[in-house]
Amino acid sequence: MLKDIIDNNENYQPGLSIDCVIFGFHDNQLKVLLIKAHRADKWSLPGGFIPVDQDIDTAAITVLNGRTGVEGVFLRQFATFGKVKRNEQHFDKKTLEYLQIEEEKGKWLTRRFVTIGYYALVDFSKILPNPVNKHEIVEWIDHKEVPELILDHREILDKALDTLRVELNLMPIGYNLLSEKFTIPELQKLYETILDKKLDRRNFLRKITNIGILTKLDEKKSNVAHKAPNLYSFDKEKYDEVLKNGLNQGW
Amino acid sequence: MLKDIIDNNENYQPGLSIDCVIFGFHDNQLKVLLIKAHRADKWSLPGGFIPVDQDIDTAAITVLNGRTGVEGVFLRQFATFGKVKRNEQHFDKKTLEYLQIEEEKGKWLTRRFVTIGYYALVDFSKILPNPVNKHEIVEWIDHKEVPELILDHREILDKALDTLRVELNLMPIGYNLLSEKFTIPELQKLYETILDKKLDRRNFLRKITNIGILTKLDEKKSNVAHKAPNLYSFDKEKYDEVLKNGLNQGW
DNA sequence: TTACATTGCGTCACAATAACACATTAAAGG
DNA sequence: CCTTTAATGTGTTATTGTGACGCAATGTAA
Repeated sequence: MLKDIIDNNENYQPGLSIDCVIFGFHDNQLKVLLIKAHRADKWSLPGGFIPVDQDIDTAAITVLNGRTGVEGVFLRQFATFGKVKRNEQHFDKKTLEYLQIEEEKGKWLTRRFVTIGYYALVDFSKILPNPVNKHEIVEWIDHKEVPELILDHREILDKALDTLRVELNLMPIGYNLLSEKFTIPELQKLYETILDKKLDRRNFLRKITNIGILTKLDEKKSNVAHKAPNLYSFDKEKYDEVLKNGLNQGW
Repeated sequence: MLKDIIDNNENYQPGLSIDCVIFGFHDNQLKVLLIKAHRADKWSLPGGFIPVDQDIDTAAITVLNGRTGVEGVFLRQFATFGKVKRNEQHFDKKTLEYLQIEEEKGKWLTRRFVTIGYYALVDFSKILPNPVNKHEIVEWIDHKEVPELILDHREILDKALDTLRVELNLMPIGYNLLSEKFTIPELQKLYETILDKKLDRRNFLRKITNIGILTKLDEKKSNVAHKAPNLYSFDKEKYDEVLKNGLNQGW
């Protein structure tokens, strides 16, 4: 896969890559999709290169699609990372040999790279981590237990989470991360997990329903301990409207 | 200048550039610093390329510095633009000939480019547009009267302004755009201009002073018609604190 | 049947906000 | 020199939003 790209590297933007921070929500945990080559010792964000004949947004969708298999999800560019030394010493001679990349072509990889960061919000239940090949493990990892990552991927991940926290105050989030039907406590847990902060149940209910993007279903969650919570779904039309106009007007 | 870069293009990131949207405030107008080559018919954003041995943020500072001469101003990356056709047909044969760039080297310029957008906030009164060379006009232009721009620079400018509008709700703005001493009405005009919306005088005063970043000076503006308004300055320490923590907590 | 954790709904005090009234100031004009 | 005019400075009030709670309702488990 990588070798194919290197061997045809004239078809790709040189020194430019894409990295995706893919968020999912499960078991009250905010998960991040990470990959690890079997022979590698560190995990990394799923990433890819940019075909010269593809918009960068399209290339990002390709990356996301290749790892998760889902389409039409929330995907947004959040920052571009370009410190000089960010990928220094990433591909060593051994790795290039292992990948059967000839030395001359290897230079395409070892040069200084700038990477464009995208973050995605996906429905955990609809995704089965999709290993691109047998040399690679793909796994959902709780964002609080992310191990050491390659290069500056930790910084990229942190920035993505920061961005998500800010966006939470500007637009509704949840449509992309939860199943179609969900409960208010579930939605609240999502908010609490992203913000890393406890919220008051009753005030949350009031605020979230006042936005006017929720539809209360005539149905309760079953098989739960204690009182069964009501199920809700998003009113997609109003949701999109609020997404466009933003939540807080500020001034 | 451009020719120097092309002739030594191995020292620059290929297919990657930086464009700066430089904002200033003067005469109750939000101004943008634009440039135009004498022989060109369209204006453009000041931009530049990225030396392989420079962080992208550093390269952006270089661009800003080359056009305005000021240092230590507010500069922030806001988006990266990478549509496939964004710079198609930008450099035609004639232009390359005019610039005395040989055909082979010209390919470095005509290839598909991705550009990283930065926006800057500068004190208009401290800047004199600084033409890099005699082939180029540099001018402050009211953002409402920006003429047709090259490539997708209009899109970049719009996105920068959008970002600025959003940031206005997240952090204090003004320190970088106004003189050291200023009046509340001036600050309000700035906000109104950016937001393109009238604000209530009295409510604005209350909100802006409640933030706690302003110092009321024992001095009034002189030589003005009607009642002389009081002068204020920013309390830099508190300003920076609010900058870091944000204005609205949201949830 | 009871205990208990969790959900649903409501209350209250207080803060923030929008809309507006009125006094103050200083230049300009007769 | 006095009045007009167009700004600024300082309130006031009604409404809405927010944070911190109380309490009843629900459904499982002991």
